Parts: sequence; structure tokens; C-alpha cells
Amino acid sequence: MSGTTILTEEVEVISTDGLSSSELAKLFLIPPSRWSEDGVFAWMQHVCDQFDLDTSTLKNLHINGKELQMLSQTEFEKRIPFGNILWAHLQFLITCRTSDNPELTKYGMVNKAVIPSIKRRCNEPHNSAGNCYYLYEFLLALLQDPLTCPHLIRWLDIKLGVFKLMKTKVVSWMWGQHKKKPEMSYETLGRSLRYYSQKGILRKVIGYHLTYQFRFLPKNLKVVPSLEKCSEEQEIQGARDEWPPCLSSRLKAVALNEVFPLSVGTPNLALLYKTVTTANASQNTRHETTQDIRQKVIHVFKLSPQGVVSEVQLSPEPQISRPVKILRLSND
DNA sequence: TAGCAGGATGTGT
DNA sequence: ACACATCCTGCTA
Repeated sequence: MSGTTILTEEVEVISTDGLSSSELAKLFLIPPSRWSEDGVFAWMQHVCDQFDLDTSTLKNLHINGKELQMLSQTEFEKRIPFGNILWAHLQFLITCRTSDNPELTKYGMVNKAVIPSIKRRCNEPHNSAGNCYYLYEFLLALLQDPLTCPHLIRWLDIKLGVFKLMKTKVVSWMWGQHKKKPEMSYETLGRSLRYYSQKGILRKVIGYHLTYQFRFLPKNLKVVPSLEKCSEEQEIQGARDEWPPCLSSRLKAVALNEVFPLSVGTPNLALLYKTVTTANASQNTRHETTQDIRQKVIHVFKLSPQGVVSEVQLSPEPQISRPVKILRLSND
């Protein structure tokens, strides 16, 4: 698809390889039944791209939105490549448009239909466990989905892996749907996040509500450009203002030069942070500077997958020369 | 009132 | 065993 393409009767967009996020946003504002063939193709391409699916099989598929919506689920899954995923996503879009929940509509909320499509990631190689979809993966998926990021959850500092939950109730609800726990609340979800702090997967950013830091990120992290309209720009700026550069630099100083990538064996990533310096750490941490800690963390990370988890805790005021407390956590 | 920390215990795989 | 889910007490902004 190239040049100017009419995606619907109303929306004209310029596209080369797929649509920009703003173009997608326009497309999603139109009922799927009114999408042109190119509109349907753009949507499919977007969804496939989100889930790393091969889009080559879509090129010879000539179907418009009206025809698409007339298909039963069985017909849809038979005719359309990755039909189960695309079906789920289509139902999600339709539900968004017709939901009587104003908040869900406003934020393009995810109906449970979208969850199976996210589940697709369970089949990826880095997940060796059978029932493998962890909360942190779920959050990462939301952070990479323009339907949920930045409305429900957003990066405050993507290089450092710092993110904020914008709509705790909705995100918790989604997690509950995924886990078939309709009573899921942020209180419960938050408890799980605190377990992640113990395991070294996340770090709570102290002094910032609903703000956490991934200690590892996937190499192929998809960055979602903002889909917000002008009316929401102030809200976005507000969120940015809550994350001053000075805090970024402090986190950087005490934590890592960069957020380490999640690599093969993601479910065991906590092990990556374990260190062989158990004895040394217990004796020598009282007068360490942040620079010492950073060096140690990097060193330890490179050294060994065995040992204890080190957790650096920040105080509200930056005092670089002051000793920093290290919480040592061990499964022993 | 909501967010947060973390202990105890239950549940499903 | 693991990864939560639930419930709880207590603290803080």
C-alpha cells in the first residue's frame, strides 16, 4: 500500500508501509463495517505487527469491512489468516464503540475479547512455561499496545523502564479478565507488583504513586506513539511534569546505565539479578556510594546468575555521597 | 480515601 | 514449586 489511500468513505490518509498511529486512531473511530478494503488491510497489518505475525498472507485478501462483519466467527477464522486473533481484536473494536461504560469507551478499553490475542505471546520462544502469561508480560503488552498506552498505562521514562498506571481500576479489571478473576482489584494487583519488587523484576519508584520501574526490558520493545488528541495534551504534559529529569538521573545513577534487556528465559529473569557476592554484600554495603552500587550491580549482572537479589532503595532527597541502603533478598 | 508495604494463607497449574 | 489471589494489619499522603 502506498501513496494516498482512501480507507473509508470519510477518512483519507497517506500511507506507505502501514498507518501511523494517528491514522490508525482515525481508522478506529470509524465503524469497522465502513472500512474499505485498504482500511481492513491496514487494520490487519497493524494487529499482525503488534503480535509479530507474518503479514505476507494478507496481501491477497480483498475484503471490506462490511463483508468482514458479515462473517460468522467460524467463517472468519477459516478465511482470514490469524483469524482467531483478528476476530478477537475486531470484536474488541466493536465492543469499544458500543460499550455503555463511558470510561471504557473514552479510553478504547479492552473487552475480554482482546485478551486471547494478547495470549498469543505465550507461544513465543522466550516463554518456556506452559501457562506462561505473567503479570509483568501483561503490563508490557499494554505498554506496547496503542489501545491501552498511554491512556491506561504509560511510560514516564522508557529508557529507564519507568511506567505509571493511569487507570488502576481498568488495568486491574483487564488483568482480572485475563486471569478469570472478575473480582480483581488494584489492591490485589498491587500486591503482585510488590512481589515483583522482591524478585527484582520491578522497582517501586518511591514517592511517585502508581509508578514502577522495570529492571529488565525486552530488546524488541515496541514504542507506541501518542494517540491522544489535542484535548488530552495537557493531561499528558501533566504526567510528564510528574517525572522530573532530576529523578531520572538519580535513578540512572543508582540503578543501571541502561535497562537490561529481557532475554531468553524471561520467566527466570529474576535469576539474572542474583549474585555470587552474598558474603561481600552483607559486610560492605554500609558505606557504599551510589557509584559503587552501580558498578557492583553491573558487575554482578555480568558475573553470575546465582546468589542474592539486590534491591537499591532511593530516599526522596538526592544525596549522592551518602550511604545507600541495600535490601538483600534471598530465596534461601 | 487511595496507595503502599508486607505477612499469612489459599489456589490452580 | 511457582505465580499469583485474597485477606489482612498498619502506615502515609
